[in-house]
Amino acid sequence: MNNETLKIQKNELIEKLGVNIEKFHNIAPVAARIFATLILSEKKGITFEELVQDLNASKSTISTNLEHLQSLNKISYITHPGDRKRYFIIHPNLMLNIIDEMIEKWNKEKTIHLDIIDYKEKLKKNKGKDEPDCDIEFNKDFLIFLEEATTAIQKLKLNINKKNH
Amino acid sequence: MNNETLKIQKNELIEKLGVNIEKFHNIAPVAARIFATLILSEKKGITFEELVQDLNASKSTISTNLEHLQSLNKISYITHPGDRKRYFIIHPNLMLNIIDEMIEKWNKEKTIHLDIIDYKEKLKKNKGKDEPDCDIEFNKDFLIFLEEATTAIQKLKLNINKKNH
DNA sequence: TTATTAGTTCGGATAAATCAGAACTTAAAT
DNA sequence: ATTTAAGTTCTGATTTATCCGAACTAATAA
Repeated sequence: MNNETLKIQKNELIEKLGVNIEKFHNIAPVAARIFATLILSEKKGITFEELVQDLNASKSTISTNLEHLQSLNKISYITHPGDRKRYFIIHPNLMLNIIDEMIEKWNKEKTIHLDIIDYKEKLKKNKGKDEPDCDIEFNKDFLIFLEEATTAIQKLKLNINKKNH
Repeated sequence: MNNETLKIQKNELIEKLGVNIEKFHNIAPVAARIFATLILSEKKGITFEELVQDLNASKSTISTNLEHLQSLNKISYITHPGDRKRYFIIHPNLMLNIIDEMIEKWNKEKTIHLDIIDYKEKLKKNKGKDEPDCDIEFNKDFLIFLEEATTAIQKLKLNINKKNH
């Protein structure tokens, strides 16, 4: 197991991880490669310049995508006194952030389904019984699903918080 | 509360739901509108022709997107004897399918993180202790997160299955 | 004060996704 | 046998996403 073999294995992993991250986090290819590089990093933080060279991308692309990843709370950076460079790392709270994202997504979905149920109930009152059935049960079930999914993931969040403190 | 008001409210809801679904399920605008229309539907199934008219889209677009939504197990259709039309409905197992999708996604992510841990451990053995630290803990934590998230959602799936049988 | 480092911002080129139109198919009705 | 109904498939136009290059900025170093 020499260094060459390891380097090849690393590049294969970055590619594999990158493809997966594109879909998982729904981000652009270069953003996914940056994220994968940080996850696979052996060091505490990767610099802007290293990313430009490793990923064979332009400075502007790296800059834009680093900005994007930071705005999504996927990554952050640290600095060292007397060193102007930024050392990019995956966000220390990445797992919690992913969970929060999921909860937020589900909450939005919940409010919309409440609106739908409201609409369908109005419709039911307005129309006679001979009207084609308006399947309100699906929405109620979906709402319960979303609530249970949220509860389950909230529990997970609590456990993670417990471990960290 | 007359029919006009309800029609306006319905169109607003389809728009609101549609925007949300685009992001939630990561599908194209027209696909999301079809999905929203089926969810809001008062009837047991919407026909191809109704979708073409309601959504002001071409037959080819509706055809392609119906095909796509079916391949994703988001929708399905029913037929009535002596009636050539297909009546499209949201997939009866939509909730379970969404859960399965999440589990599959997380499982893929898990195998990759196992590969990463494997790679990092090889790296550790290969290099001396003076090398910059290789943060293997993150990957292990992430793996635990994914396993716990899967377990939580699996439990949810079991509950839904119980209710249905 | 000028050069260098470490980026950012803007405009546009290229690639990918989305949708429409027209021609086609297949089954049923006349 | 021909027409109609209910779609499908293929090609191409339009829109949107992604990325690059060049010019710029702000801080430090020489």
